[in-house]
Amino acid sequence: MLSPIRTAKSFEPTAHVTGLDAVFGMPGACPRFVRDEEIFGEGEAADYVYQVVSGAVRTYRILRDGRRQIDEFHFAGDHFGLELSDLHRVTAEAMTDTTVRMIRRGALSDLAAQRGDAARAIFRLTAEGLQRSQDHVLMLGRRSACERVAGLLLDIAERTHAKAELDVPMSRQDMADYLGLTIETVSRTLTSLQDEGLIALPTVRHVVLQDRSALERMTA
Amino acid sequence: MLSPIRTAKSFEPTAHVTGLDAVFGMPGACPRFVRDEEIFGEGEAADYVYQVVSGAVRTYRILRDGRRQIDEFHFAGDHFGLELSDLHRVTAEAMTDTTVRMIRRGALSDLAAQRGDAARAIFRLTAEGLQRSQDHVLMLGRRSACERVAGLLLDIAERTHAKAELDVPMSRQDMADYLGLTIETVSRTLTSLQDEGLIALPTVRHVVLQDRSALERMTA
DNA sequence: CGAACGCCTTGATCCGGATCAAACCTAGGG
DNA sequence: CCCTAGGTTTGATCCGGATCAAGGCGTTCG
Repeated sequence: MLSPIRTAKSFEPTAHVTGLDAVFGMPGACPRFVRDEEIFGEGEAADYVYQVVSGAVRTYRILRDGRRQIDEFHFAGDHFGLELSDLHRVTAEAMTDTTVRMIRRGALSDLAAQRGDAARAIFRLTAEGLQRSQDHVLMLGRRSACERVAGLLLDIAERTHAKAELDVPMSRQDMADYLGLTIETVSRTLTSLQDEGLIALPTVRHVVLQDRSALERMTA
Repeated sequence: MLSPIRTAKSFEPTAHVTGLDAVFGMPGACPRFVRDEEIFGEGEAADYVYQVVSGAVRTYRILRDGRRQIDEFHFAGDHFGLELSDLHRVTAEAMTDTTVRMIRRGALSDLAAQRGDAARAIFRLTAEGLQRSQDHVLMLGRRSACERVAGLLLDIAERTHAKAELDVPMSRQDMADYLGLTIETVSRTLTSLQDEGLIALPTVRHVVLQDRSALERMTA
């Protein structure tokens, strides 16, 4: 179930510029979610499309037996929740305290019908998601644990515009469920990257990229 | 490099109906490719979008060290080669003798600009690809070898409209590179499914689904 | 018809990552 | 400030699938 919209706060200007900014920029609800709060659930009506204003979001699916696969992490400026069908195929949760913008799906398709640039923007959004998903497939299908962890760190750095020091908004379990690994393997891999001097781990949720080119080399 | 267009044969009416049929149905080149022939290569200009008329196509990427990940299999009616950027991100090859229809990317975007239904059809195509890719992620991230193979067989059956007996157009290596496994594991898994009576393997490229519901149960 | 190549299956062994099990932080709450 | 609980790290062991290595087909071509 969709969590109730709590407050219509002004949003921080952290989001990327996209072709949909005209829409998402319109006055409207800017709900906030606390850490681990559900934004929407798998199987619910997909009435809205979302954009992260601040914070970070995970979208995931769960198998019958409880195995979880995180589909994607979404950072400030990223869109999520756009579906082909009327139902959400994944669950979305805030990873940290998060603010999002929402637009009615109907409004979006009206806009797409009226304006070619909006239609193109929607295509771009979807195609970007597809590219990311294809990269994810390559990662899960043909990369070792170490390559996956390195790839994730670089990806987070890029998408949060971090330089060397980065804030990791997700738990080890989140990383594991994104990378198709276990928490133990993620943890061990991080410490071994630290032992090799490629990264430093000042705290659990902070990583310093000490040898970025070595990490990039692993990303093959 | 794009293989030369060989013959403009009439196409077989095997393709699905989609919103782009008006476009793809227009008179135009219908090139044929023999088994294992390249249709386009990674990094080439993405000037065309394709639709499989008959046969089957694989799209894949290769890592520096030669590891290959098959991104997707495409069957009659399926579209492929639509890119966000100007360059193909994957290589496409015919898995069997294959006929495809082609449309210029420019023509497609012109059409999308003029007609809302065409824009919607392009969105649908991309979003379907995204859904398939997300399912692929779930498969690679959180499923066992046995579940992956069962899932692939059911997927092929569905997409080729096969009932119980199906034609597998791909080699064991193709299956392995799609499923993130090795040929040995694929082979062993198929024989163990056969030993359990879930499938029969009259020949290497033919599979009979003998207990479809049991296979579906594995797909969790 | 027979040879030979390419794919597939099967067997033996190995290893990366999973699982099981403690200990160890560290942020919150009293 | 200490206590507690969850998340994290680390250790020991296990196992599913990879790797290494032969054999079996079909299939094509001489």
